[in-house]
Amino acid sequence: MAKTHYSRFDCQPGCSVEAAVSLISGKWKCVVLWYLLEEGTLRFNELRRRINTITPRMLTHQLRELEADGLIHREVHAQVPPKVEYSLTARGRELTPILMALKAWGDAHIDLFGSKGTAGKPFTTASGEQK
Amino acid sequence: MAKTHYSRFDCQPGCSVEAAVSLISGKWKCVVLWYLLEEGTLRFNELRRRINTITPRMLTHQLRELEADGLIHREVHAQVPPKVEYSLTARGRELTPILMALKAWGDAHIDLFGSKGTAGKPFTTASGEQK
DNA sequence: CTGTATCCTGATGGATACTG
DNA sequence: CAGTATCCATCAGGATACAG
Repeated sequence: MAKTHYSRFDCQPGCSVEAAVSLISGKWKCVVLWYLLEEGTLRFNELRRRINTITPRMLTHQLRELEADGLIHREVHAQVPPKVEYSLTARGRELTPILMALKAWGDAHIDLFGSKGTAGKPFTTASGEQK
Repeated sequence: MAKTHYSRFDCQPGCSVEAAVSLISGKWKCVVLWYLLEEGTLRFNELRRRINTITPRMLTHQLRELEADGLIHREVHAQVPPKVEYSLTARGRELTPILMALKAWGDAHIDLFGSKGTAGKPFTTASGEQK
């Protein structure tokens, strides 16, 4: 059951914080979570096209970890051609305040990162997302 | 100034989120931030004793990264023996809501991590911390 | 007291090509 | 369409010893 790849937490103050951080600290995880939060359900190649610089290997890998950590749901439709849909679990959706807080902080201090405007998308609180 | 070790953010949705995450995703960073948030100012060995399984090399490393990212302040007192004090910057203190949100989520879903109770310290909102 | 210097291992992330 | 298979570079993190 979802043993996290991140090996150990020493259960000091900040333990559960580190545990939570470790679940979203993969290279593409935030982006994936963000898209799923915004768009609800996406197929493998839909995600791939949206991220576009990600390799299939990495996308698979990140998706599998997110799934193992109980943050996303993977639904395979038995048909030809294959159809696999990804969506957030309830647990994953509960990350929303964290992602928002992170984005708020990141946007406020974006100067630290060498002027990379984030440009568009202020995150529309995902249309009909609050199940 | 403060070029982050994490090489690149593709500035897609989730970009600033990833940027923010990368600043706190070091192995001991959350713990360090947490202690500084709780206790205000700590010396090198005070942090070391509190974390206790951390090696001096790692502590130095994490502290330097946090400093480079503008989250903590390092104050050297020119005296013998040396005295170096670490504290949060305003920017670092602004991480509080994030850390709290992460802890809340982590505590709520702690079962995912293989039953590690977090035990004590529910984080007392740091005694006199709100400068 | 507050660190550095070396050396080392495993995990992370990526390029490229191939498959049911 | 939705992935696997290989191979490879880099880096985060740690053990141990030493230093100003």
